[in-house]
Amino acid sequence: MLKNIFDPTASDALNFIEKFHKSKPDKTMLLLVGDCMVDYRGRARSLLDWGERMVMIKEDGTVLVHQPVMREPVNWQPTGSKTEFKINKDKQLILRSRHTKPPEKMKIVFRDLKTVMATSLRDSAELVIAGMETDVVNQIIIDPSIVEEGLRISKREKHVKSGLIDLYGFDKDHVPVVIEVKRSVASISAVQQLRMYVNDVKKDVKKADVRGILCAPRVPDMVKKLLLDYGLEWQEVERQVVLPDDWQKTLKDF
Amino acid sequence: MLKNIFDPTASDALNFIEKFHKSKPDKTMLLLVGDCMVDYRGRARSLLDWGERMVMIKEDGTVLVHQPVMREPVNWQPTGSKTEFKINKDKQLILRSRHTKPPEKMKIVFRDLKTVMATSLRDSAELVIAGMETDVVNQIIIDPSIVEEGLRISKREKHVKSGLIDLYGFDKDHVPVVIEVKRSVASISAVQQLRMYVNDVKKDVKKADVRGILCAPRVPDMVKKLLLDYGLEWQEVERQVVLPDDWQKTLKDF
DNA sequence: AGGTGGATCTCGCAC
DNA sequence: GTGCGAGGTCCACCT
Repeated sequence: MLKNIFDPTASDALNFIEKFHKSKPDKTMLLLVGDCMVDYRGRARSLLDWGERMVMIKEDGTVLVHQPVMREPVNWQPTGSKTEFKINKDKQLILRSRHTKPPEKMKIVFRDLKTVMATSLRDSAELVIAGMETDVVNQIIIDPSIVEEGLRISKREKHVKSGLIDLYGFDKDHVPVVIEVKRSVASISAVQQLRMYVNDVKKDVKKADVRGILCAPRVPDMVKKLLLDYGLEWQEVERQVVLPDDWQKTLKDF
Repeated sequence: MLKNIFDPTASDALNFIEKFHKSKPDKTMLLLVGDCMVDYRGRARSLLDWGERMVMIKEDGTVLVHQPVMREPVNWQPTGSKTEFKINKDKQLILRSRHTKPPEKMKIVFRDLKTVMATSLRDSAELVIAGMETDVVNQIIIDPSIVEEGLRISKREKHVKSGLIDLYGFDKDHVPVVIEVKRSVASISAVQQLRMYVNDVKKDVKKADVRGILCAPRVPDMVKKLLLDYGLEWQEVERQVVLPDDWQKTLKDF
């Protein structure tokens, strides 16, 4: 199902919406293209002056206001919002969307509409994605030499006072090694984390000689400096993505 | 300008796109609604099986694939991507989008199209927003007494070894004060951050007496306990939103 | 239900 | 250009 109306008056648009959207808003995506103004109050407050945008109302109550550029909607309402339409005294179409917890409301005034479209979309597919931190951890377990020659991993997710150590083991000289794995860019907080884990282990094993290695696809210079300050180490690791076998056929003709 | 075509064949759609979009993709937003499959390779990899979605191509090259629910696009291409259309041997419309730095490509195969729409949007307005962390920081600079009577702020964004201190100053007894501001709920990591900053300052000024105050709209009990453990303090601060005067008129009839 | 952390985060700003 | 932090982050997972 797909219906639409072009250059409607406010009342034409309202009729259209009541006919094709209001009875089953949870089964119909509504699209409005036109010149509008957006007013939002909730976790923050914002005002967006007149301009032509695309407004999308999804089946779960999500409202998105898209400008002609940028990936992010300039305004939006979260999943579960309730949206109503009215006509104001200036005969303009008004969209009001309300959300509870957190309380948020958005008002859109349209002073011109290019089109309104209603459609029902059937989509049960879920996104399959690959390339997570656990993969890197597994990779290191399978082949510890990608971190360091002679490294032996003895424990995964070792509990210590300050938290959970990703990988724990010993280097070629039997010195304990704490490894913290980050999926993307290593941050300063990762250093603090690693530092605490190393201190915890030092207390546990009653040895001053415990190494800490931060493994991430990228370690910024500032973080490297901080690691050096604390006598810690790092190893930049490639994030290699493994896909299920049955993807190969589909992907190869990409 | 707004053009569209309903239930087009792949070649109809391609003709339409070449006529209304290809000549000036940077001035035309293109919308495709139909049954498609999405294949993405770049920073990650993903495959999205057949389903009905709305595909939006913005004037800056952004591509968004929206399912019937959720705020986030299930797939997308960043600003600056180049998109091309073709027809494959099975007479299906193919969308290919490429991006460089980071290298990312997305392929969409349509096996059915409900509609294709092309429109040019004129929008020069920018969002005016209020209620950010910087506002709280400014608020404290303007009136430090909202944190504590007699407090004097001397520096904003003071660099120390572990990072960037939001606010630095001295209390009525000339004791150095480190202030970390959070715009919403204070977390454990905020405590660690503050703790590091206070330690850094202690070393810098060679004094053991340095105070640390965590300022946030809400400080959970667990975080308070942790702060007490470390001899740190907190101050719950109201996030007050200040709007430009000329907003008042617009907002009051919201 | 609330907290915690990751993200193809996105986006802006300072260096 | 790159790094860094904020976001009405969003969203899934966990307690």
